[in-house]
Amino acid sequence: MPQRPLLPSSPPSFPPSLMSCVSSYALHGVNNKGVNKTMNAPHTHSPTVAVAVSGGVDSLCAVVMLHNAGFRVLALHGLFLPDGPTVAPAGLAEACATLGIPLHVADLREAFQREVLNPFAAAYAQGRTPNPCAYCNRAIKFGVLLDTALALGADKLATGHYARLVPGPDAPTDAGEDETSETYPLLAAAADAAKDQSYFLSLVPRQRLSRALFPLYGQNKEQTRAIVAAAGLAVPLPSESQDICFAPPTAQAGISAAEAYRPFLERHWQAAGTIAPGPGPVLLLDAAGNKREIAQHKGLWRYTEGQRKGLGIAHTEPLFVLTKDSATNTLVVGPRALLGIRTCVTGPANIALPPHLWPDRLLVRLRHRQRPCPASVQVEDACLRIVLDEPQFPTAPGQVAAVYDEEGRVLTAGVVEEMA
RNA sequence: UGGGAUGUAGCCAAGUGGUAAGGCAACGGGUUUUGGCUCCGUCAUUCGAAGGUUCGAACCCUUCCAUCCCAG
Repeated sequence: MPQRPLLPSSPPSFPPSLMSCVSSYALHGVNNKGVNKTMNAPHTHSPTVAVAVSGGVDSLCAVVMLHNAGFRVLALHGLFLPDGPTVAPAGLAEACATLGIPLHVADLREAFQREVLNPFAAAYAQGRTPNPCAYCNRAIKFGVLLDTALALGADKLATGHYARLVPGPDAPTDAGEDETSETYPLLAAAADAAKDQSYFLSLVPRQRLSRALFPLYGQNKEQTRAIVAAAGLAVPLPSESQDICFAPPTAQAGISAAEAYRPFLERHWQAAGTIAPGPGPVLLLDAAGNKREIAQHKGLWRYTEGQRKGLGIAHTEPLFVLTKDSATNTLVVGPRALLGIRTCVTGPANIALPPHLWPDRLLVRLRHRQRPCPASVQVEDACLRIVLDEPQFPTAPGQVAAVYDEEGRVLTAGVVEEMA
């Protein structure tokens, strides 16, 4: 399959120039007269940037960079987890105090429950495989958290995401002079392809991104750590927790990190009175198209398309989940050769750029860290119909399909409904 | 009840006298702001059982046990 790097492979030299940060589109608009007028910002020369801070090194780096660049910065920590702490991490307040910037704490637990946790559990109960990070970015970080930032008087909300904002081809060429038109940026992949998080941000509407700032867009993790260290700050939450944030692995019970979401779901369903889907047959599909029952599954929600580990079926070769049939409560498994998908259809898409402005050659990402693969995409009733040039490892209903151009810009994205 | 065949790890399976391959599964770890994929590591002092031959046996001999097939 054609291999074309989405982005330059070599990261920018260290240390990243703050000038480039300021002059890039990532910060473009902060000094835009029109935007400030819209926002009624009192000091047009000193825009205020709120930074969403978790306590991790990335968001802290964003604070440092913007602070060093001379912006008025306020730190904003959102409380998300229903059973989590009700105050910001201790070290975070300390770090903000060191820099002399205010720290606000927003209690967003109710919204997080409503917009992320409940849909997450509901999707699994339906046999889907949701992407909570994508929903969180759309509804929480660039939803209610952004609203909170604006209400606090900020012009922008910066986060520690590794993603880029670039002017879209449909943007007015001289937005600064045109006070009536808003300049909506396009989301694009970060410079460091290994850390790029544009996939998780691809459902955020473009209007919302016009208030976003991603200072880390051009650097890698090493540089991020170095910047924070150079500022003399200790990272409040040093561990790089990469799993589902609301379903941490339980130290006891031998639950591995990867399986932590299952106990979470069981607790959630029990509390909600939902009956978890039960056991059923596992059918083995062979190359000849024959099916035969070879095992029992423990509930379809425990499996996802393309899954290998955890099937517990000893066979002459590795078996993967091919399809899940909720109607018959059947799991179909088979050898790797039978896995590929060629098409998928999404629900209503977040269309960043009108389809008539799309280039001929499109690339699609069906999962985080996948090299975008060539495909053709059609918009039908605001939904995406994606036909891949080459068969790809399957995604799953509930996952995000993001469409890029060759420059790494996100043109549109949607949640997968069907695939074949 | 005769005749034939087969018994190697949880499953499949190589190995016919020289000191137990490999695959699957499982478990542990790496990677990762989702699930999944992927990568690395661990996993039979022992070859259905008991005797015998041999310097040496999963391999040869004897008996027993178990399973499968064909007859009846």
